Amino acid sequence: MLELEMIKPDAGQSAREYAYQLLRDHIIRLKLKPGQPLSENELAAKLQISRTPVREALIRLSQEQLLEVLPQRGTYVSLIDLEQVEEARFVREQLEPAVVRLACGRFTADQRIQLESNLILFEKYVEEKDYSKLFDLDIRFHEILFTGSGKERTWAIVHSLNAHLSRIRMLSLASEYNWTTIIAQHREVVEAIKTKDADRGERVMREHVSLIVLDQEALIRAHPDYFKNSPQGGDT
Amino acid sequence: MLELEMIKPDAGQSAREYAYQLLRDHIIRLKLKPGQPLSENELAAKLQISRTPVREALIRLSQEQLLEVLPQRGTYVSLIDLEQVEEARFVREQLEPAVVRLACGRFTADQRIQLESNLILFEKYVEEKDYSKLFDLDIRFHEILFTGSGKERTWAIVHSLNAHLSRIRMLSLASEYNWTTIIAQHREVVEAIKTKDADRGERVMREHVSLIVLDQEALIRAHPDYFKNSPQGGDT
DNA sequence: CATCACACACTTGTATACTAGTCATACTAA
DNA sequence: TTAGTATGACTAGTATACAAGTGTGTGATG
Repeated sequence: MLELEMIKPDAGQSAREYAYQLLRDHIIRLKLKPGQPLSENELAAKLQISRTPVREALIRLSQEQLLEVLPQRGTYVSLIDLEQVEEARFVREQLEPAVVRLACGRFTADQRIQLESNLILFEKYVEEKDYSKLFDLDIRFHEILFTGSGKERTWAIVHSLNAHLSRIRMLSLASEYNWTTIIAQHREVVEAIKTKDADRGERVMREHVSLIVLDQEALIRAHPDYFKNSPQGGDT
Repeated sequence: MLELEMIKPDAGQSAREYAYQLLRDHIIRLKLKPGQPLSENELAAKLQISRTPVREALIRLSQEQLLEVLPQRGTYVSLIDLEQVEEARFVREQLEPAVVRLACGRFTADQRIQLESNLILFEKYVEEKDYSKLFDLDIRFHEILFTGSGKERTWAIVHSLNAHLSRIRMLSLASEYNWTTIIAQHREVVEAIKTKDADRGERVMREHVSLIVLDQEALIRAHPDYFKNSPQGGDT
């Protein structure tokens, strides 16, 4: 019943971390469906580790709102919560332009090169239509901006919030995504950083983040049982 | 050796939640010193619960960067990390003004009353010099702004970040705090919300957040062993 | 046929036993 | 004396056993 794409744990990685990474990835990529029940015992058996590390991974995921743990009843993959999605967008809308502003002031040549090589890869995978890689590169672009500006912990927050956005993005057909617009905006951000034009960088990033939200109505219609508070998709 | 102010667990509260709340409170209030080693066994004995819930609480606290867990070596209360403090301030600087802007647009009469009664209590405790209550009320004021604007999850982020700021505030003598300025700013924020003057609200809140940072140099000199990367305070 | 009660098969929460790694200390040997 | 090594007392990580609560299905009973 429960199907997991098994991946060998990295060497030196704890069982807890292994379970966490694997489950998070499955949830974000919708290999585990919103609302789907999970069992600590079943997971432990599938991953061939004991309940303890599985359980610790589940607790962490529930803190990140990717799971809902109901004591003595069960654990479920969280339904997609549009409130949560909106708040993630809101937070990014505030943080990302501010970070770009910082980056305009302090990015070194090395750091700019990191961004530019990201752009080059981006163009390559757009041609190859490798949407999975594009998702990763998109995330990586923003990560470079944060870490390069000395805001590693802030990035951790944004990264965690992204989990909820990711599921929506995953739902929409990847091809719907206007990668051309995204890459153009990324390029303009890099341009702004190069010329140390903080105002421009901030403005472009603000526009960029606003693109996160796509046609949610259509997605809900297509997958009503994946969403919280939607007519068909009960609260499980 | 290890001293904890025991508090009875709330009814219906899980052992894990009990341990988490108690330890978090102790860390924030500096009853557990930065750098101090903790032992899962010892904590379990003191709290009269088993290692499992203690351990799960410790994991959560380490995710919030309040603890550092070194496998097979030990668990330590995190040293105060000024980078972390600065990032907390940075994030609040972006989020809080934006939330006030929202509040100016959508706060109801009821919600304004909540803010005003907060102000009244504030004035009362300023007179009584009850600094502990003032800390709580200050936090509560900001919480009202976030939750009233429908940003509960964003508040959860800010609240978590506050843990690091709190330790610094706790270090400084409470009386040093310029509560008069704080209350004046709070009052002006409420005024802005009343008159729906979003620009003013945003501006005041920005000034307000910038006050978070106080004279860190003096604090480091007084407690070098509490800080990360300070000459005396080793990385333990 | 409907309804209530109870047993049972689950669930997660907690306790405990065991594993494996770290570090300091004391002892041995050069 | 000193360097090297074994030993033992810690640590956190993992496995497993048990407790306590939930929901469902079944069967007796009206």
